[in-house]
Amino acid sequence: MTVGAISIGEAARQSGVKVPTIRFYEQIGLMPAPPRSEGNRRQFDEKDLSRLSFIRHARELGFEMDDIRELLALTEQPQRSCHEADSIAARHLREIEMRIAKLQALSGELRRMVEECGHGKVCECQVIHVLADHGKCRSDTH
Amino acid sequence: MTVGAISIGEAARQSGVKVPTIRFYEQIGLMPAPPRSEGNRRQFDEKDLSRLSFIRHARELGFEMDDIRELLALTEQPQRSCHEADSIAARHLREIEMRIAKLQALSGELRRMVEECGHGKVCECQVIHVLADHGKCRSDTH
DNA sequence: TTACTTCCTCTAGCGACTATAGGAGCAAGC
DNA sequence: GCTTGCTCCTATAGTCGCTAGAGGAAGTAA
Repeated sequence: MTVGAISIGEAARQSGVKVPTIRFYEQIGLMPAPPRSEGNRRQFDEKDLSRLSFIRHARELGFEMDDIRELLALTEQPQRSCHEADSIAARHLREIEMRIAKLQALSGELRRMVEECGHGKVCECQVIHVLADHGKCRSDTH
Repeated sequence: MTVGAISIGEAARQSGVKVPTIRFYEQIGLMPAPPRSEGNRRQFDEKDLSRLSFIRHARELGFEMDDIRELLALTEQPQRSCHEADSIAARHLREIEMRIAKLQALSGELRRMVEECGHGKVCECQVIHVLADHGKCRSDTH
């Protein structure tokens, strides 16, 4: 075996991206197809590990694949202005803040629903009634 | 045509659930298969409309299909204790609150990332650097 | 009759994986 | 050398909750 070549299992362990997911990323072109050993095994290097970690971290932060594709392309051109990376992140931040606002409205509605439930029979249940009738909701966010 | 029968288009308009989605719900057994007209068109009634609205509202509140299935089953047994409906809603509320907490940690990280970006070149960009290195994150939530 | 809309079924696609089947390669122990 | 057991390979199908499209039939208004 070539010295220093990293197997897919090892790459998975070090990057935190699962083995089938790494193959999937290769398939959709998010990862380059690595060279193969004589026995047809993928041989990754340190650069691949960095890329995988970058992808994993960005996914954990909720970036979508298209955003990640763009961000990865930017890392390959370190001399360019980071304006684009910045605006992708800023846009993503706005989206997340909107999702938070929406979820907070929902959780308020749910909490009210659960608290007002008298724990009696289904036919008197506030949870069921609110679900059946949007008019019983306080917020307009859904 | 039978008087009072509601077409799928009308049902969609009144319930806010799209036509293909209604058919999809029938297919997966979330909606009962309605009777058909001579020309093979679905004929819905008021009960179907309520059920569709219930589903739509629950989906908007972020309930999953399995939860909705259970909640719908409960509405059919109005004399039972609402304990189950209550616990489904309470569990869902906890899940949403966890999602909110997680998103807030992420938005904090993103905001820091964007604010610390010096708007220079990619090679100095904080956005790119943080993504490449999880160690630069402040929270452990991801 | 013609034109238009609504409806029908069936199939495939989305995103981002995950799971399964059926093999082949490889290292260690006997 | 042989067996055991692990990792790896490809290819396909499934997940969730829809959505889109093809290709055709039925209903409606002028």
